[in-house]
Amino acid sequence: MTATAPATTATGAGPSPLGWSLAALLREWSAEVTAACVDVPHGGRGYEVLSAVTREAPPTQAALAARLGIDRTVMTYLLDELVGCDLVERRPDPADRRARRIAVTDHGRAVLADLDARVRAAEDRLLAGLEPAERDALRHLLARAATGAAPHDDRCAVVARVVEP
Amino acid sequence: MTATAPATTATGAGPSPLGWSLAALLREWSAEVTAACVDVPHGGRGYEVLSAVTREAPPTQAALAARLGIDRTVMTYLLDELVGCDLVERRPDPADRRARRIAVTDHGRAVLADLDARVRAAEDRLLAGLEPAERDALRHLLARAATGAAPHDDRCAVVARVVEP
DNA sequence: GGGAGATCGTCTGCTGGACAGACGATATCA
DNA sequence: TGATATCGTCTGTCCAGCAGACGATCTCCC
Repeated sequence: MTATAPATTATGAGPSPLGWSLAALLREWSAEVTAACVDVPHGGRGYEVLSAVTREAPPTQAALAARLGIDRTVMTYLLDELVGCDLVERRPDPADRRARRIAVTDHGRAVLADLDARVRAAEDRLLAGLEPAERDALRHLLARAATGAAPHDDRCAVVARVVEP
Repeated sequence: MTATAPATTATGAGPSPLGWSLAALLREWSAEVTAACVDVPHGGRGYEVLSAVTREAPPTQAALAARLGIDRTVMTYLLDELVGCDLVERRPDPADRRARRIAVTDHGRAVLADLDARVRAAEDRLLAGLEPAERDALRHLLARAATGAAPHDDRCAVVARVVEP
């Protein structure tokens, strides 16, 4: 019923299994969230797009894709479906007619609120082994670590500038 | 140069972006480790297999695959290559002639020690934004969270029993 | 103003990996 | 002994992801 963390002390020198922990936890997270988002196109990934669009308002579709680590060609048909379900919409960018600004619809906002609650519940289940204070600590440390990790892509900096005011 | 964590406070109710943090961090980890393991078959994944085999001695190939979240058919040719490079070897299990016990070779152990050092360095680079104490805290919390997360696969329990002396 | 080069979003193939299914060999249990 | 399950392997299929090209547009420099 319970997985065991790799025995890092067996050989002494082994790095505490950061990769394994991240992969295992993300795997579980993905399963939980996919189950919670069955009615959203592309499941958990669709939720993440919807969430990013709503909370960050990335300037371009490419910036959105870069932030989520999704290929831009994938983002195209992924958004196609979200648009088809009236969750987001593509608006022409008045400043750049090549670009499209992705905006949430009212319906999308409502759906996201519902999904947020479900995802939050799923995450609490996922972290059931930790005390509430530890969960918060983990979330914060993770966010900071991920934020500090070099993203290899300067377009993220654009997002940062837009989001931060 | 620096990514920004999604603005969770923008709408107030958004769950702190656990999924995004995990995905982003794992993405970076993967890139770093892949770069550090260019000379190992299948890169970072080969490293994880080698590491798991060495430190956990999973009873069967299937258990190893389950633990790492790899399909058993994939594990076959993945091990094929590791065997071909004399990093691990398949030994017939005396207790079950269907099964094969995967064991590190001396060469594999030496290679792993070298890789561990490189991976450790890569991880330190990855977590450069955190204080040393925070890094340890993150590692421990992650390991505990991943360990506590239900693995949906009872074969992991077998591993647990075998590993825990 | 006009041309060169870069960028945005889209579309088209291709390819590698993931997965289902079947198989022989073996273990387990009735 | 026979029925059923498991282990590792192999085969075939399928799909997500990636490279590349494209028209439209922006930006910069001449």
